[in-house]
Amino acid sequence: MHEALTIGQLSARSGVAQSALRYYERLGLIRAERTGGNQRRYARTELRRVAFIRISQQVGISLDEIREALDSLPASRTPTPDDWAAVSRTWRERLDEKIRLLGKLRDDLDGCIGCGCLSLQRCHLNNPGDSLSGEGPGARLVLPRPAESDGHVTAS
Amino acid sequence: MHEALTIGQLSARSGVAQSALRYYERLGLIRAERTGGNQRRYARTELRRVAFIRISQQVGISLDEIREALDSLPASRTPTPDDWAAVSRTWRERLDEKIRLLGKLRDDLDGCIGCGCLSLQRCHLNNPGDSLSGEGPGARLVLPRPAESDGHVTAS
DNA sequence: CTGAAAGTTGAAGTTCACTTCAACTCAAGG
DNA sequence: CCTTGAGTTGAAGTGAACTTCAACTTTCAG
Repeated sequence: MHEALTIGQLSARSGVAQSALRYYERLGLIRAERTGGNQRRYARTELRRVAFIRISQQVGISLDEIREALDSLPASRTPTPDDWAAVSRTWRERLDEKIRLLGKLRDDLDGCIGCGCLSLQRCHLNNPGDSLSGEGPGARLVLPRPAESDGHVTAS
Repeated sequence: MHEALTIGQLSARSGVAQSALRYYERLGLIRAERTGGNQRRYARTELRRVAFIRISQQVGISLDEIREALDSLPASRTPTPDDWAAVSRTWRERLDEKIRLLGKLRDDLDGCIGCGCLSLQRCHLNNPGDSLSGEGPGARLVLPRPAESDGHVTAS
């Protein structure tokens, strides 16, 4: 009972529902050995993966992208701290970007509250990042591109 | 043609798909007059609403919550800048909170990259906000509760 | 007046991230 | 051995936020 965790234990220790863990497995985000009776037994290192998954979701990254990132971990050996650090660093950039964006949004919103606009015609909140400089007549607003799924993370 | 916008015009000027605008209307987020032939005609002020909606989504607020906020605008008269400012101010708080949270996440992630942990046992990234101080044995991790939809905003 | 472009509707489909369910099987204490 | 709790599966359901479709109807420039 030292190395392998049951799904119940992994769920309890990770705070992630069993159904979600099975779902992650189906998506190839985590792996599990099986007992003779076909029950899942998780290596302790899977805890780390689950942690990474949830943290990444908080940053607003989709499971699909998370899977890609996890795929970049060495498959053969157990990932070292350095391996994890490498993966996390790219997340860090996204986090920075996200924070920067929210900060801008806040400042813009402040400006709009100040000027009472939100008028779309002039407020740069409606034209974020100046990315729509010349897109035909009339102002475009708010969301230039499809958007990013911001995670579904109601971490209250 | 000075006051009323067709759905095509509102869509073009707001960058929001027509189907999305109709959807917003169904949810009670925006309103439209109708022509004799039953076509929608939007008052210019609706542009402001749409802007507010998209901005709010970026902050990670659900359409349902946005609707509630919009409901707090005066129904009878056209909302003044002050009305908008009042609504925006509560958003500003959420923004601040969100930025604070992401900042913490980043710092935690930095710490974890530094120490190579993500080990769930000791890293406080796994125990965000210290909210799980005493929840049985073993560490809990990452996400205390289900999650918020941070906007699925595929505005193409 | 006419034809094309723009608009209307309800119903159904889509994606993401899960959860729920039913019907079983396994594991382990008494 | 037996019961009970934990685990298994595939299929279907959920909710948010839209999009797509088909079958029409309006609007408006020429």
